Amino acid sequence: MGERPVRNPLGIALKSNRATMADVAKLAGVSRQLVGFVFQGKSGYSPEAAARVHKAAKQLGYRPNLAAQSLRRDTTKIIGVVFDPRESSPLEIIQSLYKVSAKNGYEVILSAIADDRDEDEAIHELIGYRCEGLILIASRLPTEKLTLLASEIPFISVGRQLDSSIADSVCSDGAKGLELVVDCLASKGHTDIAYINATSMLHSEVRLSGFLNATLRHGLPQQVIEIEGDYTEESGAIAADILLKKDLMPTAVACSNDQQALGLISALRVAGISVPSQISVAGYDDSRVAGFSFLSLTTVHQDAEELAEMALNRLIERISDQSLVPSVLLSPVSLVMRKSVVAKSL
Amino acid sequence: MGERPVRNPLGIALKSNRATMADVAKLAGVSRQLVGFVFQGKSGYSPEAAARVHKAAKQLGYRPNLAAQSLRRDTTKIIGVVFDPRESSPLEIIQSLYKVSAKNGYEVILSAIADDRDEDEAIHELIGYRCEGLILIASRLPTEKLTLLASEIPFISVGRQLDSSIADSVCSDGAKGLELVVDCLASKGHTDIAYINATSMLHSEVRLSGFLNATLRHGLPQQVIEIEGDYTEESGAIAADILLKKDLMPTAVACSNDQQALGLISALRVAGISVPSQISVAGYDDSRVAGFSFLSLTTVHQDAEELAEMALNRLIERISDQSLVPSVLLSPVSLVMRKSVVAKSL
DNA sequence: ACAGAACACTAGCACGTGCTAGTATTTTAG
DNA sequence: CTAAAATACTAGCACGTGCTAGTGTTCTGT
Repeated sequence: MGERPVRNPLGIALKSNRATMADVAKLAGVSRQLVGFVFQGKSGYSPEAAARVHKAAKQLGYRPNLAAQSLRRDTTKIIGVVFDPRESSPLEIIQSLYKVSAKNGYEVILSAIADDRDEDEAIHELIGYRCEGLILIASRLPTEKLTLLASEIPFISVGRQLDSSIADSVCSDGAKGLELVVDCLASKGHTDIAYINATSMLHSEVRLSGFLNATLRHGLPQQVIEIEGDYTEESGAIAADILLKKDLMPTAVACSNDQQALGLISALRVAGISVPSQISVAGYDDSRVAGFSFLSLTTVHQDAEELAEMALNRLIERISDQSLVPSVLLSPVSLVMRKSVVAKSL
Repeated sequence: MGERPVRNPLGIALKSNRATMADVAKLAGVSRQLVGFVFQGKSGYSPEAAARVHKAAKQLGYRPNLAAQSLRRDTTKIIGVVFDPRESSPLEIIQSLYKVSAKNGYEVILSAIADDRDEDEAIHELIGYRCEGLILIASRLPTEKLTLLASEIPFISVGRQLDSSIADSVCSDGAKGLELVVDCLASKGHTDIAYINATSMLHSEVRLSGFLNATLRHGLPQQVIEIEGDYTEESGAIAADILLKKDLMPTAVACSNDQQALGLISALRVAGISVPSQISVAGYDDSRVAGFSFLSLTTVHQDAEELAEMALNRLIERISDQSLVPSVLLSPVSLVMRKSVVAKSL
């Protein structure tokens, strides 16, 4: 049952004998086309026929062949997502992307970057599946390659802000986020506030500008700790070392992201500095770590679902009208107050 | 150029005008079949023809349509991978899976679990792509569903040990790992060792048995802290609370995994307990966090690449011979000594 | 010089599905 | 009561590729 003729000269049945529409149709006693209509939710068949089709499909364990669908359809309805599993922030966005895509009738195919698999390769795989558009999460591709890619396929950069001469990008409003942080710290009486700037990160400039704006507005000194590293726990630990060597430590520190804050706080605690009683620390991202009871990090919240929604909606717009002028979209941010920031002790 | 007739009655060109083999063939002045041979690396053409094909393909930006390939091939050469981006351990395995798959001529398709997308759905998508086999990372499916799935498609469970009446599984040798940890702690003079057992995790029993074996062997008291939670930082923090309430704290603690150890250590430090000078802590997984300078966690190392290789090799075996008797594979483990474990202070 | 093999290529069907265009049968409208 | 319209289906091509079976042309060995 369910067997199909095998053309293989060796007589070995290579093809999996998974049921096709034709098998379902045969069992249900209808034409293959009707099975297709039923599965596409179109009209043009009786409830009885539909019931028989569903029953037969269930009995045979039928699943539509997505490759065949994508091949035949005028539009594949597939969005490709490139991400780096070594980074934690993309993961929350992926969650939301599935949700938002389903709502818009799109399928998602993920393509990860790995040690011996660069972004180019990940992208080419997705193009191989004839994705209608790509979402590049925290892309590190040089701008020239992005420009080239934009001429080949619609895409949007998430988390990395691009010059609008290149392509669409969405990220959280980093400048605004850091202004919120500084406002909060200032309102708690802090006047000696340091910002940890990891220069090798792509949106470091935007966040730095927010810090500088806010401190200027409050008439505070602008103390920036430059780190060559990236947004990892380790760079936070390095920043802690620098702080510890100072004669006078700031009373509050704004970090570039939550992971950095975790590293900073942990390293300070190892050195015997208590957070928050001796020094207040704020993060950025409101990632999973921020909620940990032992951190309870005051941080800038970016709604992953809203970010995903903005990205996908814009991408869908672009797919239907490739002549759109690229733009930078900023998703709104808010401050989540937790326990890592307290009023300055006198 | 590159345009193809559009059958759409509205006259809207829905199909992307991405080049096909036929386009390449036309430009190169050869037949479509020859283009196929060239791309499949088969013999049967002259170097000159191949050069023209490659040139034309590059000029047109040709990429093979993976959907068409998968549809037409007798064997799709696709392995499906189900993972939960909310967990950190799968991510290192995914990295390795790409590498190992490529070596064996398989394509990988990822399918993530999300809030409103359960494991069933993730699996069905992969079946839709006609994967030849599945790799379920840290699956939480009930055993009945797994048994049913095994009759439908070859798969292997990674990180969750299954009864060999169900299906293949690979995980690190958890019992051995904890024996290594206890041996190490005992050799440093620790006699009062606690194990944090997160009961809701799937392989907790195996690791616990290793702890019990080793402590028995060393003639040590068997102090197990039962936590209802999972292997997260938060459950480590909960364990820390329990420890802190004790009259006499153990001098060493073995955790179920690194994340838990991070939570435990952080919570202890907040409470003013110094790690490792007052209490030694060991983890499990040798994940990214273990190497952080402020943790420097002694932990059990599982080679993600070896795990991936074992899983894929076994899966490929099963694909070619579905009658294999399921087995449990244990990947070797080793202890990575860092600074979170020190000799017991007198 | 001639058969056979090796080479360089082309023809045409098939994979499983979506789409448009049909064909009966039943229902509705005037 | 007849024509038109709606319903419930079926027929057949097409998507881009892989595979087997060809067809000519050039090389080999005797």
